[in-house]
Amino acid sequence: MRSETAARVLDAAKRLGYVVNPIARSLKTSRSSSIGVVIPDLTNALFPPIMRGIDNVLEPLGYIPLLVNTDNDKEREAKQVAALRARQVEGLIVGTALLSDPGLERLAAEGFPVVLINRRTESSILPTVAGDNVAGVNLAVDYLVGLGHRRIAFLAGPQTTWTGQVRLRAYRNALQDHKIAYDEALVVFTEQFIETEGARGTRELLDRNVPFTALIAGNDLHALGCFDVFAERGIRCPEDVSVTGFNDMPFVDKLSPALTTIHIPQYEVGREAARMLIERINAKADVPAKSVLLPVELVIRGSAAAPASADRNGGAPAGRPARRATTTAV
Amino acid sequence: MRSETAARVLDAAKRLGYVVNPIARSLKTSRSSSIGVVIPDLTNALFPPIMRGIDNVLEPLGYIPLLVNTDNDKEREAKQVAALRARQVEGLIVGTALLSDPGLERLAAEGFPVVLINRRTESSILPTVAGDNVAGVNLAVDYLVGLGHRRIAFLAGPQTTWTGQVRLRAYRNALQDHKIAYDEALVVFTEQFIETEGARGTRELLDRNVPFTALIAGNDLHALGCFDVFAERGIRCPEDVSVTGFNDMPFVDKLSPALTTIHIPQYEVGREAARMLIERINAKADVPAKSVLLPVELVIRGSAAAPASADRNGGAPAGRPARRATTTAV
DNA sequence: ATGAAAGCGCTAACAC
DNA sequence: GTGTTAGCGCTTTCAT
Repeated sequence: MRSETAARVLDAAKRLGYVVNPIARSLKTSRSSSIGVVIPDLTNALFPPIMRGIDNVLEPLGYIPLLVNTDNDKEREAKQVAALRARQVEGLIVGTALLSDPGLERLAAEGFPVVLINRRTESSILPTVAGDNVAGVNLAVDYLVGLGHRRIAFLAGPQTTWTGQVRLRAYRNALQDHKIAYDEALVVFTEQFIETEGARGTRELLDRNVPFTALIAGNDLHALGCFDVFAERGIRCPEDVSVTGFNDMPFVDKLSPALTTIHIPQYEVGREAARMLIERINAKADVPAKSVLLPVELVIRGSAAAPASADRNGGAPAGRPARRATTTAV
Repeated sequence: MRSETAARVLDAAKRLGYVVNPIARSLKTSRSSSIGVVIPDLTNALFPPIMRGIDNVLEPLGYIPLLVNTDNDKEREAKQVAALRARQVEGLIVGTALLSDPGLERLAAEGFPVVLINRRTESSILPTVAGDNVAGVNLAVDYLVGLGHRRIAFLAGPQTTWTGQVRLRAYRNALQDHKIAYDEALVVFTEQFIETEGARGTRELLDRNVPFTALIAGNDLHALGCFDVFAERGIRCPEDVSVTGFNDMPFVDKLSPALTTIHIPQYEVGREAARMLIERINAKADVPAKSVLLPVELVIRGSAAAPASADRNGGAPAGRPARRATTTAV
């Protein structure tokens, strides 16, 4: 065909509003240009930025994410994954919290592209992207110890989640680095990463009547629960006890005191997960299941200060503009 | 075919792991079992609950929502809508803020199912679901007046948005109902529904040096901006000025003072929009474009109290558990 | 280089 | 009722 004719055809096509039918294309190519995103609950403030990160890399490539919520229900998850596969998604990004997941592992073993966010499973068939939890806990412990704290309590997240487990282990190790003995009277376990569990845990800790001057909350929601209980019992933060969180959710800078916490780059987590998935989708041969840890930051705000009894004072007074300390992850 | 044979076939199918290919089905039926959801930004706390509401009604029907973010960019929106249509979505739920949208109106006029959330366009071709903004403003004004306020300022949202316009009009009317003269020195316009614009507006208002004892913020984010400026200038809330918000975003109950605001049932907005869309998709003939307003609630927390000068005192002291006042919408 | 045609997996229409 | 077939719109292979 002469190029001039070609131009005229293209022109006519545009004028008549022709658009390719991706359905027909999919049928022929058995590619769908869509990927499945499986999360517990979009309403959890962690996930919107992750979703946007995913979308940000997928969109320019012509992929569209299909989002499903599982509400942490194992059965629902299986059903949703099946529905996604039926729609011929080319890969899956999974952000649910289960520690092991035979269904997903089987999928991955069959060569179906899957990447996990914010967790790792026991077997390492599945590639992962997450914030560097160990570095985050270290940042928090170092900071607190630097402020003069020695009795640092820990609100452990659910041990059925990878995040819960890894943060607890990091806490033990970090104490050890500072030659502080691990005292199990200072750690309390929670069932879920939610505010009420943070409150329950804090009450339990307080009721043990063992002294402590600082508290590392399992995440920001737990910290919210701490604040509730402190208000209940007339405990002042940071004067009586310092608190740090995890995640740096929106608006935790608006609390009183503003929450000192570990910032996790959720948007980047989403981007990286999407990139990784695309790489796997495009790969001819099997790609080894690498796992990437993104650097986290300590965001210093008002909820931690030197303990009343401390000699040296390095505390950040409430209301001071946030400073940031960074670690670069492995 | 004998039913026994049929059973054997079904059995074999299951054993072989047969699943229908929805792509092929779509190609044949030109139905996709998917609908498009167009929002400015998932990261805006308004939208996750709306999304879940949509998902909640769509999922049992076998529909899947395809979500796109426009970042309020007109061009991007057009592109995204085109992409969605190319994917053969059977309908569109649109939550962007533009006051008129010829593209969408054309679509709707052609009989393509579209429903708008949280806004209405000038022409009424498009069906809508939103919270009852007028009732919400009335609730706020009535409450403030009941507390003894007469000089009630208003942070008007962008007048390029339906929400911004309708709330301003409602404010004027509500004042009139209370025989309070409308004073344009007490209203300031903002460019966007974001915190910094709330701050800018509040500064502008304060700099006018006209006295006021209460301030109705355009939405919760604006209220956050107010609080920032109050902190800057040593103004106490609610002692010096009362503030109310709009939306009842997550965590505004954690602010100091906890924000008194109008609760909008976003989850229900999503559900209702999805129901409406499905109804239109299934309709043989044209369905008239009704618009439904969902009831809102005044959530009384700590950011509004009686003015210092007031005779009667009906103020809610900070920290008191929230009470709710409801209106049923039209 | 250009064009023709087969076929992806399904559904609906039709003939039996 | 039961079975057969055309064709949805695209891509890709194959013949020209």
